[in-house]
Amino acid sequence: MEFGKALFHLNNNLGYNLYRTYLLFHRELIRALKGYGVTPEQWQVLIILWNHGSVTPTQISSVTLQDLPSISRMLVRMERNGWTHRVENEKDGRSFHVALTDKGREHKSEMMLVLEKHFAQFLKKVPAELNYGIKQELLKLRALLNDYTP
Amino acid sequence: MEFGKALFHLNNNLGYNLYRTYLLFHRELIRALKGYGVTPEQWQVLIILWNHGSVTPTQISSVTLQDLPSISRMLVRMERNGWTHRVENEKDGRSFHVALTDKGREHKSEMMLVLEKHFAQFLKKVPAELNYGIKQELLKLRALLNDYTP
DNA sequence: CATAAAAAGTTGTCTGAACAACTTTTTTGG
DNA sequence: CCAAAAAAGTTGTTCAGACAACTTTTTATG
Repeated sequence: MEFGKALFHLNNNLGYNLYRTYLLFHRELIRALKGYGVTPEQWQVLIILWNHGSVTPTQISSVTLQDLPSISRMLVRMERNGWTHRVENEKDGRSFHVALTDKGREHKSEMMLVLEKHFAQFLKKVPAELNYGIKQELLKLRALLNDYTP
Repeated sequence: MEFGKALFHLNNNLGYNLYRTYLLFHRELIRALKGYGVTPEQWQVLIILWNHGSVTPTQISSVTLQDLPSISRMLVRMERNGWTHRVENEKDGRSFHVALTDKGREHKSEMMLVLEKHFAQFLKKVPAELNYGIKQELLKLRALLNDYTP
């Protein structure tokens, strides 16, 4: 299987590297969370709610950078699975707050532990400076992409 | 909108940074390629075919790290849109080769130009050492993830 | 050589992403 | 105050990803 050439071109491509790394990480997260019936994207929402209390779909969207339609449908699934529920906003009939259910609150520490355990071996292999460096660089890249409208 | 706390926790998370950066990059690629009716994932397949000639679905899968079902369905769409076609493998009845059509071949240089133009402004803002460094680090991270089976 | 195992693809199902179009409610501005 | 604009969500459609289950063909192996 001689892919040297094709791989050279792709490996030299920023987008390819990002995509591939994201894909592997995402897959690992899916496996780690599977026992809970939670996806990586839903996990992000749970983290936001654990740290911040109830928020609106638009706020979730602005933190996760996912678009509102995706959030909207994800919330329906999370409600169906008993993680969150809606709280009406008396001052604005268009909007509502997303809040944790008891189930959502109760699973926090357990899920955190399981996640840490699942990735412990992996993170042990990632040198601290790589871990730190790559986060910093991704942040920079993200900032550039954020206000990029060609 | 006070998200400081939630954002702090998330920004300090490797997966979050990867995901978010990937998302923005992917979105930009979609826009850049839209005029051709090609997705970023299909674009990858085109690059492989341009550089390597015809390949099997399994080979595409191993280079892109996408799973075979995704490749399988993507190829159906690419054929439908006239980019690729199938070439029977006389030695193995299970398999086939994916080859470019005339259309697929002819659009190469034009699409390359358009892509470069679309990202020129962005890449100009990315310092060379950031571009290089992040690719190297993503490669390292990818290697670690690749042989990680907890 | 015959049967079991492996390999190559395909199909089904659920989830998520992008984008356009839409409804409802709120805000603006004359 | 009222009409126009903006904001908040939802719905429809297409594409992609994960994973399990399946078919067909090839390779191993006893």
